[in-house]
Amino acid sequence: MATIKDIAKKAGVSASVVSRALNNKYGVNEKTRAKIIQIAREMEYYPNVLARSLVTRKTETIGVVIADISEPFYSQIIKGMYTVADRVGYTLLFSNSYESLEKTNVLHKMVDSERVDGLVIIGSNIRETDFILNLLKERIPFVLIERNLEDPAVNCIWVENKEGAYQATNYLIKKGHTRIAHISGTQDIQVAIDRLAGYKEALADAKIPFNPEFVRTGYFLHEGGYRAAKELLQMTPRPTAIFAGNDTMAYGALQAISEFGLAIPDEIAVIGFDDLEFSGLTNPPLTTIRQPRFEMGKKAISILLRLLPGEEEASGVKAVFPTQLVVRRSV
Amino acid sequence: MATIKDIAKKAGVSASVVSRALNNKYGVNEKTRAKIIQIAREMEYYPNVLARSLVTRKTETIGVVIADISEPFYSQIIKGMYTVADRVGYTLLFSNSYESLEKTNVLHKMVDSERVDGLVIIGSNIRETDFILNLLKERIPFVLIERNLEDPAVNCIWVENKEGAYQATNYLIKKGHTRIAHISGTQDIQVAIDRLAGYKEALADAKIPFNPEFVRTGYFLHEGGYRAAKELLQMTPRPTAIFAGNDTMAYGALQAISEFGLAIPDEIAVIGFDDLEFSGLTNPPLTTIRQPRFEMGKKAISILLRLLPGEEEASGVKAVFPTQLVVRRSV
DNA sequence: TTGAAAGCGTTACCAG
DNA sequence: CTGGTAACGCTTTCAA
Repeated sequence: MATIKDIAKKAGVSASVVSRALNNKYGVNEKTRAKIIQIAREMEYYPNVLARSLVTRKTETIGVVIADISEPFYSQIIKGMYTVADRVGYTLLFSNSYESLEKTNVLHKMVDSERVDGLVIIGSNIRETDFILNLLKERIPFVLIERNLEDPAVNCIWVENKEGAYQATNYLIKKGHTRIAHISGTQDIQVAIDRLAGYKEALADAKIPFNPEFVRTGYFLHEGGYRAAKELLQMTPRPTAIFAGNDTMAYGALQAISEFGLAIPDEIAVIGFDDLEFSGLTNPPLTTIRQPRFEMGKKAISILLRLLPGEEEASGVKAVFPTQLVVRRSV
Repeated sequence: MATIKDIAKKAGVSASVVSRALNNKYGVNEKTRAKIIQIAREMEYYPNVLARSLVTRKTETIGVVIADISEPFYSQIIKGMYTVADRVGYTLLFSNSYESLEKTNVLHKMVDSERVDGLVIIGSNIRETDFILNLLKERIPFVLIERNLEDPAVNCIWVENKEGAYQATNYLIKKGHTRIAHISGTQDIQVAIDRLAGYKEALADAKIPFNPEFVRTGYFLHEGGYRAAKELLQMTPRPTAIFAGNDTMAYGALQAISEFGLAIPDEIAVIGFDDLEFSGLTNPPLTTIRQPRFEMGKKAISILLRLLPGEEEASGVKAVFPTQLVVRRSV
């Protein structure tokens, strides 16, 4: 592996000149620079990023903290993040937190060990608020996705969950449904709380009494949605429509309903939330609320990139994306 | 950020002793060691991995080269890789090659710049063979997934594609089908070639004449499967069964068939390959050939970990996994 | 425009 | 068992 010294020797100059030449800095004779660049190419020189980062204190790497990188929900967010990061030569480093942020040593592994310049945190739950606020104190640049923290200094990206849920429920109401159930996510996640709130509000606005029995938790999981739907189907009178808090749970509901032998949407309607890639392929294709995940991913990196120079931003960016009703055939 | 020197000063010893103490090396008085560890904890010391890697020449990071990290096919492989890597404290660094390996600067970005100790390469195509063989010359530890290179020195992990395809086709034959079509992947990928071969062999063994018209390329894409199926459906006589080269294309075929108004499996049967998470949820649930993707991911990292100490392995590991027929309701 | 020297934080070698 | 010194490859500062 060729180093800067090798090039310096061959070019008959000092290492400092080589460094400046290769980094397009001022104060290098154009001829010398050209010669150095030429030699570097010949020797197939690539800078050792470790050595560079050690002195510059910048890694050009962004840490991404995520519950589970293999969840289909995240795929478009990830793609969006790469789109922006690749363009500016930044690297993304993932940390699957699986359980909670506290338990994982993400901070030490990524930040304290100086591997990343900043963090994107996706989908934290409300018990992790202290952890996040602490990041602020430590002056670590970071942005949150799927979360809106009150603190004005925190950069947040999220969708209008309450409005989207309202939209979904209202669509069901417009279609004539009054016995509308909701399969919710775990209530320690802001997103789940907001969607439940939107559901309730739509009901209230339509003067449909809220029936707590019609709300079941599906933990944002396929299996959970399946089980919740099963319970719902056994009630009398049973709901004629289900608003699932995300598509994954809606898939489970679809499955439960089909096993139960009911026709969708004639006997029972289902609407989801997210619009995963697969939702156009379910049986029947799932009507749902789309979130612009790709755009959210792009936005996260854009914001972070602006933060990285280190100048304290007076206040954080709050980027709220609108949701969109995607009509298919399950309602 | 506390450094080793800060600790040394506080403990009244030299930096070298601190380093040894913290790395559990021999030659440190137990009392001194305990004291140092205590102080390190108090000061919330975390080693700067860049500085460490610079001298040890090891990053404890594995580069993963993959076409598109957000493809659902890869999710379980990735999860498997993390399972093993996390256990030993290794980091995974992804590079989406999107197009071809040559075009991407993966080698320079990851290897030449000394960011990774080794590479896992997933799903390369046959035009990239030279590139891969070159890795061998450069003595870069690497393992291939979804590829079987003849060269005995290359570590390869793959499934029995030909056998799996044979199994799929044969299952169709057993069910009484004789007009069996195949939607294949692009033929510059070994996997696609092997599956086509398995299909042909099953046909031959059953003395069913091979009809080239019954083979269409779907490029391993959903849209491609959809289009290929449409063409197939317009033939007379049309096939009574389709073996899709992967599940994604099978989804497209399912969609095309349902739009065409044919009943599955009564009027036309469909079988896929891969067994993606979603395949139990299609309409009807997709009969397919499972590959143990999670296990393959685990295996890749295990092999690489054994390679990393640097001792030349006499010969590469060839890990072939069996496929398994998953019977659902599309056949 | 150039170069010598210092330094980033760590580990490794060698003497004591 | 301990500590001083050099080294990893690079950037940066300061003088020439």
